[in-house]
Amino acid sequence: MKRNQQNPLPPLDKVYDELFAAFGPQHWWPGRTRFEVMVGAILTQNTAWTNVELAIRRLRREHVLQPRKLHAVDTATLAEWIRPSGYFRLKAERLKSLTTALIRDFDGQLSRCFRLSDQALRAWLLDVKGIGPETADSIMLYAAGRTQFVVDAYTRRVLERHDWISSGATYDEIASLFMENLPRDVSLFNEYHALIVHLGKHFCRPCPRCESCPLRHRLPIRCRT
DNA sequence: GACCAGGCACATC
DNA sequence: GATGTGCATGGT
Repeated sequence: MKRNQQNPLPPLDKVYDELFAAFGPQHWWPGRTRFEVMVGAILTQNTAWTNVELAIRRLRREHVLQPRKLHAVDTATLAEWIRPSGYFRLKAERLKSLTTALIRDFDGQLSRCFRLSDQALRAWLLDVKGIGPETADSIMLYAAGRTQFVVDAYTRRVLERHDWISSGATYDEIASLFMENLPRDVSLFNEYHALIVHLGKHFCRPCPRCESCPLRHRLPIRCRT
């Protein structure tokens, strides 16, 4: 892989240790069911999780957090129920395209869907309209328990600020960076992604707190301000 | 009132 | 292949 970055990539397991020591466990996505995690993965697209929680709470209250039950809800009604999560019309369509595919290919049974191999499951997810690489990988990792590293905007930002990747690095290149340099461990991937998000959210943004990034003694995160 | 958030599909060049 | 745009709410 072409990396072209300015700084050498540090041992990623050590970076994890530092982040875990600094922030502790993040308790990401314990999600009550696998389907709930899948729904959350779509609802959180470019959206703060606090907003997603409001929508999920409503779907729980309506008792529709099962593929067939969700599919039976009229799209306009569904959109109203998930309104707090933003892009609600778009996301209602995306949830419907997921349930449509689940019913078409697996009789609406997640147990059958998750019987697919890693490669086949990822391809199947990516084939659903409204599910892109990050959403697919979030579902792979957090719902299906596969060792698929999730790359998001924070991951890219943190790596770019440290000059560990070039600005043109693709999603799959970044994912491979982690997957080829870490033991294949679901709970490690799970926690690692959450820790990177925490780091990116609180320390790797244009604000004075950048100075206190826990990785600063290794390589400073460049602040835009 | 501006800015941001756990992206994606589609149009255009 | 790269870049731009629409989608929308709630918190800071």
